[in-house]
This record gives sequence, structure tokens and C-alpha cells, in this order.
Amino acid sequence: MSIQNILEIAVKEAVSSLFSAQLPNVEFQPTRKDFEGDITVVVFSMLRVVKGNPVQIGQDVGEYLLREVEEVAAFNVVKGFLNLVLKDDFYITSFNKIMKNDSFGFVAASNDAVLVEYSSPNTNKPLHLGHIRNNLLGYAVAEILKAAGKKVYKTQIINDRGIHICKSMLAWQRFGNGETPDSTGLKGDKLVGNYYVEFNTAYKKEIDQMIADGVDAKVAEKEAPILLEAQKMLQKWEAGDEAIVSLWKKMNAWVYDGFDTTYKNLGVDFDKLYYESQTYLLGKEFVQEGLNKKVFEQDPDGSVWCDLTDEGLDRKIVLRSDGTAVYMTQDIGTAIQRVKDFSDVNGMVYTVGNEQDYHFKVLFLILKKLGFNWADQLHHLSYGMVDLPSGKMKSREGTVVDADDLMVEMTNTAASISEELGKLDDYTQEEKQGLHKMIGLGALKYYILKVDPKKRILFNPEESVDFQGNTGPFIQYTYARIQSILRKANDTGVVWSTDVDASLELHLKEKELIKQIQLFPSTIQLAAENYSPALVANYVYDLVKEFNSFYQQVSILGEDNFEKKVFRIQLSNRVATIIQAGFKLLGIEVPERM
RNA sequence: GGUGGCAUAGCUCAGCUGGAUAGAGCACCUGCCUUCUAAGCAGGCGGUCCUAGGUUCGAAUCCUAGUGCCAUCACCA
Repeated sequence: MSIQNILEIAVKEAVSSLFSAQLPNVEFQPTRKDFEGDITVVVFSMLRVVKGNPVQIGQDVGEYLLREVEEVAAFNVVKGFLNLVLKDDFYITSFNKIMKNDSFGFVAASNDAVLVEYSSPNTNKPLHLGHIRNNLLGYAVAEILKAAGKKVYKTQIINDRGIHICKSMLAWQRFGNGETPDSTGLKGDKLVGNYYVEFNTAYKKEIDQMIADGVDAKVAEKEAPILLEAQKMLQKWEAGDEAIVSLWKKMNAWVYDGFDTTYKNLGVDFDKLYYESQTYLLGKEFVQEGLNKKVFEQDPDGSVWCDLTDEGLDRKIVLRSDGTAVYMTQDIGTAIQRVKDFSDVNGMVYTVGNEQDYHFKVLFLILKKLGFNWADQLHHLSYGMVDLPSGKMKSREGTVVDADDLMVEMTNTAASISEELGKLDDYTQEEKQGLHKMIGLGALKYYILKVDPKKRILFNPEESVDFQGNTGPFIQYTYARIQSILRKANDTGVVWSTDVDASLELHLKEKELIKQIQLFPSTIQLAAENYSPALVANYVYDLVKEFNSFYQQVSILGEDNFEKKVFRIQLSNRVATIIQAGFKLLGIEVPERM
């Protein structure tokens, strides 16, 4: 039973015996640092049940608790706040328990399965900073859900069909001269992306020419020959034209190759991939079923709609008049397919930017109307855009921050800082490289994940990402320092695996650290409930702040009292494992040295 | 125009279900490396929590209205 539960019962008893009143609940909060105490009972909230002066009530309850609850060492009342001081041995006992728990903070896996979708790129462009946020968020949320006891399947849906793909294909056919990733040394996604750009360049040139020849601008945009040819290509693709399909397969393979490299560097992975080209037909069946069930209605021109005006939304199209699928059609099909594939799945998380809030609201509603009981368990993990100081990233204006380039840049920055400090001159080039990547990526990932997903991020490439203060490297550094201490402790042969003597007197900083450590499990739960890696990031930061303060104020290995020394080594070790575990949830690694 | 999100220090962000004197980092100014890694620590400067009402013993937090920024309202994805 947690201390809070013990106190809750005791406070209720106190109120019952002192004032003959029944408290529905007791409000607790951590005592603010400016006051003496560890945990605070808010007396104000009792006033509804107990009439009287809050200070006097607090005093009476405090005396009762001091008498009846073993863990309470002292109390004081400030205004309507009853501050309780807990005994040191309560903290030490609690700490000893935590030290024995190898999976502290983690809930054992259950059969309650959730599918988490993220990344989901188009196959005509390389990944950029926006995708990085998406990937990091999706990956971290998946890990956090696992830690909170869910069974998780990571997945993505790859948008591998449509006119945009044909544009790259056409440009490659025309201007490519048979170039391949091998012949050029370019990553496959970059190569294909270049042809997408080339298409647009050629397209624009044709439009300009047509306008110069007296064609109306809007007409030119629609009738530029190269665009018409791309559309023809799409029709051929849908008809299964062999040459087109094989070109499509070849170029897509290049792109997937490139993506794989980026994902690997970024440290994310997937359990199952879905391809739009394989699922887009599926939704159509259910459109028909929706029609039968009268969930949908058909217009005279053949288009199918879902009327959501009763829910305060619009009428939404689910099938075009020519019978082809729209975005919504495919998403309906994909969702259903996933539940078929993973029969134990009881919920899905869609990691998609907040510009699609409306789409997902509608999608979930439609699935519910179609009668799927799991539709209530769908969650759109909506996140804000990553903006540059110049505004939104636009590929056409060349203001996109490329994912691969950014990772290299971060690694280089980490390298130059590290070299300047020169602490690791005995490392081999290879070891150094690995470390620099770990630090550079740690900085990037932490920078993005510490922000509440809902909020947009302003990314300034010039100022880039900090390595000091509230940053990934700051936290990694603390971890490395602790490892250094542990190495020395082991080298000097200190055995530090024994239980800590509960009669030890705690230093203020030690007590604060234990308090912070105790919060780890509830932080993971809260982060899972809110789908917010930021909560984990900020928790680890607070823990590290607390540790550094402790580290600076007390000597660990230099402590004369052996019991204290052992305790401090254990405490440091526990902090390190929580940093490591917390960062792992964020997909960030920690170094032995830096 | 309808709908949704956001608004906290010069900048970037925390602030859990309403609680005490609103907290960090960066930047700027002071100190601290003959002691476990100074990518660190301690301190200082800096706030109309967008505005106006309301609910409450108590509001950055909840409600209403307004202002600003962003997104969305396509037979695009």
C-alpha cells in the first residue's frame, strides 16, 4: 500500500472520530520546497464536510496522524495546508524495495493489444523534419504504451500509389538516362525525389510556354502535356499495365531502400507494413455494406456520401462518382483490415499531423456508424507542425529540412563539441563516431520530444539544437558521470548490493532524490494515458536536475561512513537506470562515457 | 463565415485531477575545477500567465464572450 493510501485512510478516520463527518476523498499534493514537509493534505477541500477554522482542523488532524500513523514524523499547518514530515526510514525502506525491483516503473505485458501507426510517408519524396517528429512521437508512444502494460504493434501505411508517384516515374523515364541509386551513389529516396522535382520544373516550364502562347493560366495548369501523360500513366497503372507496374515496382524499391536507411539511423522500426496499393480496394466493399445498412447514401451521379450533419459535421464523400476510392475509402478499408490481421487488437493510435484532425474525427465516426465496436478505441495522436522561422516547410521552395542531412549535421555538431572538450582521446575513431551519433541524435530527439505533441515546434536551423541546459546531452552526460562513479566503485572493490540500513539519517538531497524516483511509475502511466512522451522527457530532466544538485553537494565515493557511501552508490545507480529506461522509451541511447 | 487547436519571462518551453510567493533552460551578470567528468553546480536579473466578465474559500488551470496566430471545411492525399 502506498503512503498516500495509508494517509488517506488515516485522514478519513481522523475526520470521522474528531468531527463525526465522512470525507468522500482526501486531497494530497507534494509539499512545496519553501515549506517543511514531504506531503501536504489540503484542509480547504474538507470544509464542505467539516465546518470550522481550517488551521484548527489541520492542527487536530495533524495531531491525530502523528499519533496514529507510524510513518509521520512531524507536521505543521500553514493556512489551510497540513504539511506532513515523513520519517527517513520510510524513505529508505521504500528505496530498498525499489532496488530489488528490476522492472521498476514498468507494468507487465497484458493481452490488451494496441496498434500504433506512424511515419506513413509518400514514396515520391525523401523524409524531412516533419516526418522526424512523426516517427519519434509514434515510436515513443508505442514504447510508453508497452511500458504501461499494453501489447503493441507498430505499423505504417505507405502511400505508394497515385498521381504523385507517376510524376516521378514519368520524369525518370524522360530525363533519367537509366540512372539508378548504384550508378549515381544517391540514396534511392533522394534519387526519386529529385525526379519529382524535375517533373514539377518541366511542368511549370510547359505552363509558362502555354501562357506565352495565349492559353489561359488555369487551362494550362490542367492541360499541360506532361501532366496529361502522368494521368495516363496512372490509368495504365490501375489497369495493370506490365511495363508501368514494373517501373513502379523498381522505383518504389529504391525508395524503400532509402527509407530503411533513414529509419535505421533514426532508430525506429515497424512490426508490420501496409501499402495503400494493397488496401485501397478493400474500403470499397464496406462502402457497399454501408449503403446496404443505409449508413451511406448515393447521389444520382453515383457518388457515395456519409451524412454527418446530425453530428454537427458535413456531408462527407466516401466514393467518387466514377467509382474510384478517395482517402476516406482507403482508411476505412485499412482499419478493418488491421483488425482482421490482429484479432487481439483492441485499439489503434494514428500518429498524424493536426491538419488532419477533421479527417480522423469523420473516419472514427463512420467506422462507428458501420457498427464496429472497436471504433470507440481509436485515437488520433495529433501533433503540431514543425515550422521554420520563415514559416511552413515547402518542398517547392527548397525550405525543407531533410531528415538525413539533419541527422548528419547533429552528429557533426556533437563531434566538434566533443573534440573540443577532448575527454575521450583514447577512443578509437569508430567509438568516437558511435558516440557522436548517439549524442547528436539524443539532442535532436529530446529537443523534439520534450515539447507537448499538441504544440507546434519552431525549428531554427541556424541556432540549431542546444547541447547545454534542458537537453538530451545534458541528461546523457549525467548518466555517463554516474557510470564513471560506478566503475570506480567496482574498481575499488566496494560491495554495494546490500540493503540500506533503515536507521540511516538522510541528507535533504537524498530524500528529494528518492521522492523523485518514486514518481517514475506514475509518470509512465500518465504519459501512456495522455499519449505524451513529453511527460517522460520532463520527468527525466527533473530527476537529473535533482541528481546533479546532489552530486555537487555531497561526496559519494569520498564519504567516510561506509553505510552512507553504499547508499549513495545505490542511489546513483538507481538514478542511472531510470535515466536509461526513461530515455529508452524516447528512443534515446545513453553513453558509458562522454 | 462554420469548426478545431494554440496563446505563460527578451527567446524556447514546464506547470498532474483548480491550491501556498507561477517554474526550468537559453541569453545577460556574479561566484565555484590540487576532491567522484565544469556538456556541471550555486546565485542574480527578468512575468498584466492574450483581454474582459463569471463560478469558487482559492483560477495560469474550469465556464462565457472577445482578440491574435495556425489548421480545416475538395469527387487531393
